[in-house]
Amino acid sequence: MPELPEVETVVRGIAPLIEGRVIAKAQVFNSKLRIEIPEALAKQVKNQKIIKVSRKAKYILIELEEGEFLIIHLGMSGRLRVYPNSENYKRAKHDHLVITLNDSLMVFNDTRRFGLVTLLREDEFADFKFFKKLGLEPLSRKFNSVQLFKITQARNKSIKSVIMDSSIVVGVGNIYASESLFSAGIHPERIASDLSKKEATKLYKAIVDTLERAIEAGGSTLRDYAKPDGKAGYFQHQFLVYDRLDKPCAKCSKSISQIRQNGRSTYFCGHCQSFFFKSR
DNA sequence: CTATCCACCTGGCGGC
DNA sequence: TGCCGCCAGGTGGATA
Repeated sequence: MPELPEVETVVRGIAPLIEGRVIAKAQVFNSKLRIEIPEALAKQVKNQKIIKVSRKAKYILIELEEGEFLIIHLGMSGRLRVYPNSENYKRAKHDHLVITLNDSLMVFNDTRRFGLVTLLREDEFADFKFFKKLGLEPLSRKFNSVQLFKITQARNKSIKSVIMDSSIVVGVGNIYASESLFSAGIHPERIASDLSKKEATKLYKAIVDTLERAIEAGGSTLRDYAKPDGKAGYFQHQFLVYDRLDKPCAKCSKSISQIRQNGRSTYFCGHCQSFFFKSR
């Protein structure tokens, strides 16, 4: 999916276009996503003004005037696109939800249907299964080098799986995990509890820096993902290791390696990311 | 607690 | 051209 930078890009992209607008109509064309879109959703959002768009982990929250939140998760292949002029929209394959805002339109398209759309009141957040185990927001104050060191100290599993664990820290997916570990010079298979304080600090900085640079670039566009205006993000051009098997490392020009961890591809430089402890 | 595998689903790509 | 297996920004759940 869209990881944190892509979701943040979507939020920033749609906010100025839909905040303050009124939902004239909502149409559900296929409710069978990761969880079923509630049958009553279309009727419930109708005629409500959109107050604010925000992000929680990889979830997009669209606050409505009557206190409900339209919750959208993009899964692996979800897109949220706004057409400022609804005349320019023609329904396409996998357009599951279309929200009409008078003259403009917002469309949720999701090829693989791993995404999710639902409607919650704020008092229902705590009971919502997918919100229950969310860890720290990586771009918040609560996530810092002291915390990350505390976390790594307590985990006897690979550092990559730790930073990708959404119950620990949210938003770091498969791309940004590889990229952050490369930037920090840490081998993805290192056991988290073996990291030194210095390494944890370096990793903390690398994660924040990587996510922030990716947001600045409008996220990464590989296949399905696109910004709400339909244009591609640019961060994929700045990948240092992800999807760069056998290509030269930007630092040492040796070949980038690919391994599989927990069923996911991991890319790294075997030279720059030493498996062994280094205090530097 | 951890690793592993599975499920959900569609489609693009490379190989034969 | 066609079919087959593998792969893909996620993530909860079952199992050992």
